[in-house]
Amino acid sequence: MKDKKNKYLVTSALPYANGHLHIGHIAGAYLPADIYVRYRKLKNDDIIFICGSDEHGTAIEMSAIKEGVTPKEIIDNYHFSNKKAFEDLGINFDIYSRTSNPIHHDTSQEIFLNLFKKGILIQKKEKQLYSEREKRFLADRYVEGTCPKCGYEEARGDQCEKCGTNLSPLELINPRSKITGDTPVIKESTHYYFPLGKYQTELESWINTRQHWKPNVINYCNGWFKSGLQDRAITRDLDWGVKVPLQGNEGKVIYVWFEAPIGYISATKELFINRKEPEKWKEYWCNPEVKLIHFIGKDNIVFHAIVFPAILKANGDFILPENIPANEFLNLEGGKQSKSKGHGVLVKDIVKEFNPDVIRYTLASNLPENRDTDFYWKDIQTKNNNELAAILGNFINRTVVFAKSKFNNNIPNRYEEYKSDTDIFDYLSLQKNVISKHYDNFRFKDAINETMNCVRAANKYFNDNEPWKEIKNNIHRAETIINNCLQICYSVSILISPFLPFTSEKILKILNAGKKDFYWENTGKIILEADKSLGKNEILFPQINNNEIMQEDLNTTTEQQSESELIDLEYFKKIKLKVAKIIECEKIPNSKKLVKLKIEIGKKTKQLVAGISEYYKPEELLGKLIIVVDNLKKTKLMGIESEGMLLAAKKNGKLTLLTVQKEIESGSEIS
RNA sequence: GCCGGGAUAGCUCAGCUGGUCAGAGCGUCGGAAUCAUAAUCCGCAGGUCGGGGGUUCAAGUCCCCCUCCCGGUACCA
Repeated sequence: MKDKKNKYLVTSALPYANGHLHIGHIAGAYLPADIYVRYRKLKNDDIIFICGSDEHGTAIEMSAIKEGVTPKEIIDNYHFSNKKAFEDLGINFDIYSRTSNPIHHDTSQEIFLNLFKKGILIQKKEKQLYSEREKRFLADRYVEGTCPKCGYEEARGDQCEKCGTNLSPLELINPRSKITGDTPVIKESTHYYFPLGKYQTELESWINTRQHWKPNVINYCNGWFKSGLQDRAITRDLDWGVKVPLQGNEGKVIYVWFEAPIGYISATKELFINRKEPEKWKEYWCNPEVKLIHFIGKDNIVFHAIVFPAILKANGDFILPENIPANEFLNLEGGKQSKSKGHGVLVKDIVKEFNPDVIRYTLASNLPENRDTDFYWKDIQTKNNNELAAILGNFINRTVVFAKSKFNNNIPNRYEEYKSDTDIFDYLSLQKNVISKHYDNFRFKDAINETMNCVRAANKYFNDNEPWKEIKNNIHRAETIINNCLQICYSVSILISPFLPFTSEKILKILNAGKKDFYWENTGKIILEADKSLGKNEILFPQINNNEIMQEDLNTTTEQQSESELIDLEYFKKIKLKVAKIIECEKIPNSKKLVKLKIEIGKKTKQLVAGISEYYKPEELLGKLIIVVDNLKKTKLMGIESEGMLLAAKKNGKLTLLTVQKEIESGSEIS
């Protein structure tokens, strides 16, 4: 049993170090991976679990510029925060590295150079927008201008959000940098492309050998094949990233989507350097016996199933993924979680409130394995109280309390005459195999459900054998029953440890048992010696009451106010609020709720378009004193210019204008 | 717009290549028990499988149309 059997190399998607992790990420790529790895370790497989922060790219550089800090500060912040979040949740990587490490730069450059030397990369010249003032090329998303199709003035360089047209930044009329607002010039730039198209046939036949993959992954790939793979630029004009290792390419970096997955390799190298076996990484990455498994969310499928394998193939020497069990998304209270919209439950926050195992269980028992699933705060409470406490916690507790009060906190004897009473152990041994099969097939929800069935059976065993009665009639039998229950506790501790690692440890402590026999195969076996004393008992899952849950619920359903959303006074002062008097007012024809207002702000007048005609008739607005934002950018609504915005309170279909409590001249400032 | 994926018991979810597939967990209800965090165990619950049409001896399971969600749409990472 001590022999290492299979070799696995497991990776979880590298989190982008530009935001905090939320529970959707955890349910997608990290928790399943951690469960899988823990399970394999219990089976004594040779497995390493790799992850790290993805720290390059435009978005991070732009965040740095916006916040007036260096990219390094941004990535340090999120790298360490996310690393800790993983630790708090018990996601146990063998290494959590980062792509800013030198070893990653070296590895990426090496692979890039190798492809270059093999003559695989293609150079293409292209015209791009360049900001003279910032001395940089502008990424498409960071250019805005007037849409050539619909005339919308704030279209982005990649797409017009108004009419939905896909754009190239060169098509924009009056393009300007989104960061500084200055006008860019067109400049030529040479980029290296990876000829993904050339690998299509090869990739297709490879994926055809992967019919055991989840259908969602295969479907997704087929979609890409159908529309045909295109060459992909793998360099960018950017400062922040892995430098292109060729002369004459100053100011260019390797595109993050090229280098980030290579992070899996560099992190593995780093792991074995730390372990003082610097060459050993090859025993994984260059060994066809090893099963490489990428855990990711569905948004990452194309890169892990198509782009990265193509790169690995092109480079040679490396193994390709054996499986990519991509998950769908976990929604929050029915709505999508998103970093940018601030709608999401951050790991760093939730671990402060709840037992990490309760979080793990809640997420794991509802993983988005086949489709998007929903997370509700209430689930935390329900799963804790009705499943973890009631079934699991209760079984451990009733057993241990019984031993403590009736047998002086010792493990009672098993008596020869009752040793044939082994149905429950047979069942556990059988279940062990059933559960294994589920894990092997990446069906974690089923695995967990079957595991809980074991605990249910344990409770049933306790109930059916009524030790509380037997202790009065037949002490030997009562002792044997409790001994059995304690043995079952040990088995349970093994079975739950992939998804409830902290609880598993606690149970061992309560049993006063070591890890010498802590292997999957020992499930259903008699491990604990009689007469040994037990440890200190502990309530594993205290009840979670309504208040605790309602508080969290409130925090998310009302707008979340994380520290990053707080503004300082200076920022607020930028908004010029003034009192204005409505001097003209008419409804805009054909609009549902727009009115055109002429307002007086002190000595000047302005035209406003406001969406209030469902609530106010034009004539009742005349002469009213209202509050307006005076320094808002002009915009056009239904072709009519609006030079500001009025303030109104709105809730549940009711709307009321803000006004002043006493008469005051228009143009008065508000502070 | 185009491509793809969803819509199954009160809730959250399983249902592979069409024929015990109408399921699980939780909740509800009834019963048993009282060692245990009022925790357990047993039993029950009748959901036109989003709507409509079609193929078939037979369809949540295949085809078409409709409604409602959600992703992707290739240089945002």
